[in-house]
Amino acid sequence: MPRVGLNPAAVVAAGAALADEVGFANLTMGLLAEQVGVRTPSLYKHVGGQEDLNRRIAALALNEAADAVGGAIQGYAGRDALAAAARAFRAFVVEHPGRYAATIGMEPSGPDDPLATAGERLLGAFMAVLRGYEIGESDLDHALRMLRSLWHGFATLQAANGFQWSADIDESFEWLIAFADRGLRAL
Amino acid sequence: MPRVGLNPAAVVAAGAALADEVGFANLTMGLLAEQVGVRTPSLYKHVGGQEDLNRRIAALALNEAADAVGGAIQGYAGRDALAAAARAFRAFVVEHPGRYAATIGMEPSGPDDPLATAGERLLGAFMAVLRGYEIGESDLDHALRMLRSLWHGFATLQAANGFQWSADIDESFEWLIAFADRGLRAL
DNA sequence: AGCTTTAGGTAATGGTATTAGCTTTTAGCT
DNA sequence: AGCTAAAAGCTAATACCATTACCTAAAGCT
Repeated sequence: MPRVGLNPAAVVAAGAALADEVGFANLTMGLLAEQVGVRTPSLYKHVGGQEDLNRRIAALALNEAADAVGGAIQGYAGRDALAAAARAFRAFVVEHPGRYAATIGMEPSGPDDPLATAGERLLGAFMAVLRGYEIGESDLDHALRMLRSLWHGFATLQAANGFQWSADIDESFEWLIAFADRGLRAL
Repeated sequence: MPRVGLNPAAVVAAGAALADEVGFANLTMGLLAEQVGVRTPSLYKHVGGQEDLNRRIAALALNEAADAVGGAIQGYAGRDALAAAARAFRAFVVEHPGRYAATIGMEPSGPDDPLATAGERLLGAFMAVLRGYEIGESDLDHALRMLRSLWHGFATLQAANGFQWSADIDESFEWLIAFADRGLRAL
């Protein structure tokens, strides 16, 4: 039995990649084991089980999304930053639907859960966008939730093929960016 | 063995209620069978299986949501209609988190899938709201997608407890309604 | 070299969905 | 009313999945 040389990070990365490929709902321990060249029970040497694997994939996805959004807005402010953040976020969800699906409905178990940290990083990136607008303190939290709802809603609907008459999705997204920008500037 | 007198609609309704109670992820054929007072395999006389059950629950949820939103906007127009629709939609999701969760990521198999019809009904209710604003033809589809993304995103994030610092969610929602209203009027 | 740790394997358990085939109730027809 | 056939329910069996217990051998350390 030659050793494969796995570690938790490699297992989680392979799980995320597999989720993107076959869909998060179809990600199974057996399939992942086969993918990394090992028998199913051996995975338990690296992750606690399916639930733990899912949480780690979700945390990975949120961190990657935060990196993508945070990187995209570097050097931009105002509407440019908003557009860059929105596009980066949507691109991430479209390119990695499986791992992003892992984040839906996953709530952090505690304040030092890596999942919570990753989520806060993503929120921080969106918050940085809002700093480019002149928004009163009392509106900041609401505006942040608005952005999050809007991008999350659009991305998940698109990922689920929710827009049936599917023409012009890109155009709709750019329209959304302009709409949010006008609204934020009007505050 | 006294007959229970089940039928597909009753099974689906019980499944939706059970999903609301225990969470969609925990909805199992065995649990549903126990709930309706029958052994598990008997359910297959009424629904095709778990996948079919899930789709029917999703279609039921979308139809109910469409009824709720459509009913709420009767007699209102403009901002009042927008607020009524948004509140009705969110109330439905909050009161029926399990069955609404069934709709997430569920894509219609074809144009005459009952799921597609139900989705179109819900879209129609939102479209009725938009008719209360003076929106150019070219903006209508984009605006519809914006509303859908916004409410869907907010509802799913709240249902998933996605807003961790969870104070003032109601206030944020009212803020969102005002934000959308201002933006739509500015078109 | 010898020892300890650990990644990997096999075997077994429990839970789940699903199918096959049987039995009995019920509805429909005469 | 009585007969018949469809349908609703059941038990038994199968397959798959996650998980645990326990064993084996590879790798690292002294």
